Amino acid sequence: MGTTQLDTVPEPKYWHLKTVLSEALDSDFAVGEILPNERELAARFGVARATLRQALEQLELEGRLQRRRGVGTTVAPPRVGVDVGASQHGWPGAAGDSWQPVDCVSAAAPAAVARMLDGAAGDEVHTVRRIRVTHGQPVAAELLYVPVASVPDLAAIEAPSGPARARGVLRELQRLVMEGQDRAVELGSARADDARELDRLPGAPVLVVTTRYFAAGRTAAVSVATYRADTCRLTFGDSGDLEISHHTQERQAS
Amino acid sequence: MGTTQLDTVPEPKYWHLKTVLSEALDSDFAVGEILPNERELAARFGVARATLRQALEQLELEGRLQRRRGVGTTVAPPRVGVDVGASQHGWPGAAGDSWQPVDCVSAAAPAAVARMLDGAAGDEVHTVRRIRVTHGQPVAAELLYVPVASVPDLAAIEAPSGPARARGVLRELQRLVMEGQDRAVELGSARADDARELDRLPGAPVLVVTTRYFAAGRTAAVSVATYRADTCRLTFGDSGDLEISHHTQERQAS
DNA sequence: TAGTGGTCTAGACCACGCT
DNA sequence: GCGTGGTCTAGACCACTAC
Repeated sequence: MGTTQLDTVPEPKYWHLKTVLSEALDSDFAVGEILPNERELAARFGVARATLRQALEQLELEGRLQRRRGVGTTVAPPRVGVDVGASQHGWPGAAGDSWQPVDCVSAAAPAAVARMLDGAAGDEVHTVRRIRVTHGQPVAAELLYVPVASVPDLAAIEAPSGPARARGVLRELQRLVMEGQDRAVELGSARADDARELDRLPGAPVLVVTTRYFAAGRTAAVSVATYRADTCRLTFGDSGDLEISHHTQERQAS
Repeated sequence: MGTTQLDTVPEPKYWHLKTVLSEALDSDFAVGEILPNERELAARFGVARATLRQALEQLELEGRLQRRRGVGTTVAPPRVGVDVGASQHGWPGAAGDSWQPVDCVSAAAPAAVARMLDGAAGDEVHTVRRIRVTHGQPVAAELLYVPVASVPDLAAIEAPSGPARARGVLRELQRLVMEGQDRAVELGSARADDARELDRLPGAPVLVVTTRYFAAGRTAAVSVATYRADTCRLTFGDSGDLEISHHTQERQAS
C-alpha cells in the first residue's frame, strides 16, 4: 500500500539535505549572507544536528559555505583561481611572485625531505617559510627546502634566522640556472602550523603542491605548498580566468 | 596541584588518535593488512565509535587507509602518480592515452558547460563519457563536452550513442589543429554517477580537473575529469614518479 | 547469516568571537 | 555573558560483503 518507488534507492538523509541546501543557496542567498545556526536548521529540517552538520561539511568541502566558530555559517564566494603553472617557471622568490617570506631556519633535513632531494638523511637544509596572499586573503603556506650545497655563497653575515635570512636564501637561488621542474598535486589535511597561517582548523582539507627544482644535475630545492582547498582553484597554463589569448607552444627541448 | 602543562592546549581526541594511529600504521602494519574493526578499535582506545571514525576519516582522506563497507579497513598503498601534464598535450583520445571511451550522447549543453564553451545555453554538444584506468584500477571518470560545431564531419552513420559514437567524436577531434589548452584543479565531492564508476560512495572526495581545449579561435572542447582523491597524486611535468623506494613495477612497453 | 562500515539520533560540554 | 560552531558520547538501525 504505502510502498513508494523510493524503496530501491534509500538515499541518505544528509545527501538529500545537501541537495536541498545547495539549491536554496543558489536561489535564496547572496554571497556573504549568514545562514541560520545549526540547531535551528536541524530543527527546521527535522534531523539531528549531527546529520545537518554532515551536509554542511560537504558543502564547505565544495567551497559553497564557510563556517567559523563563534561567528556562524556564511555563503562562500566562488573559489579564487590561483596560478601555479607556466607563469611561475622561475625560481621561487623571483621578482613579482606573490609569496611573502616569513622565516628561515637551517637544520638537518627530515627523512622524507632528504629523499626528495636525493640526499642523505642528515644533510643540512635551509627551510624557508613563505605565505601566499591573494586579494588580501592567505591562500597558501609553503615550506621551501634548499640544501646548503645549493647556495654555497650565502654570506655568513646573514641573520641566523628570520625573514632577512629567507630573502638571502631566495636571492642566492636566483643565481642558479634552472634545468627544469616537476609538480604534483594531492589532497591532504592541514598540519597545525599551516592551519594557523591559513586561518583554518587543523585537519582542514588542503591541496598540497609539491615542486622539485632541478639545477646542476641535482635537485636544487623542494617546495611543499599547502593551499586552502575550500577557497582555491589551482590553475595551470596561461589563461587562469576567462582570457583566451593565443597560446604559443613553448615545448622546450632539453 | 593536578594542573598539567596541557591546560593551554586541549588537543581534540580525534586529532591525537589520528596521530597515534598514523604512527602505528608506519610501524606495525603492512600495506593491505586489515585493521581491527571500528567497534573494537574504539573500545581499545576508550572513545566513542564516532570519535574513532573521525580519526579514520582523516587518515582515509590522506590516503593512508581504505575502508569498504561489509569488508573492513585496510592499510592503503602509496598514492598512484597520475600524469595530467605535458605528456598529454594532444587531444583527448589521441593514440596511447590511458582513457577508455564508455558512452556518448548528444544533447543541449547545461548552462555551466555552455558558459565554459563561451556558447549559448541551449547549444548542442556531444557528451563523451570516459574512464581512466591505471594498474587495473579506475582512477578517474571524465565528461568531455564537444560542441557539434567542433566536429561538423561526424558521419550521421555513426551509432546514435554508445562507445562507437564516442570513438567517432574523438576521431574527429584529432583532425583539428590545437591552439592551446587550459587546466584547473580543485577539490570536489563525487556525484552519484562518478562515484559508481570509481567504486566509491557518493560524496567521496575527488580532485576535479577541468581542461579547456582551444582550436580555430574557439573553445573546441571542455573536459571535466574526476580523480579519486584518496588514491591519486596528480603529476605535472617530465618526471611523474618520485621514486619513493622499491619500485619493481612491471612497466610494460606497449 | 554473521560481521563490517555507513547512517542517524538526542543529548552534553567545550572553545571561540563578539558585545 | 551569550551565541556560534567544534567535539564527544552511547546507543540504534541499515546496507553491503563474504561465507
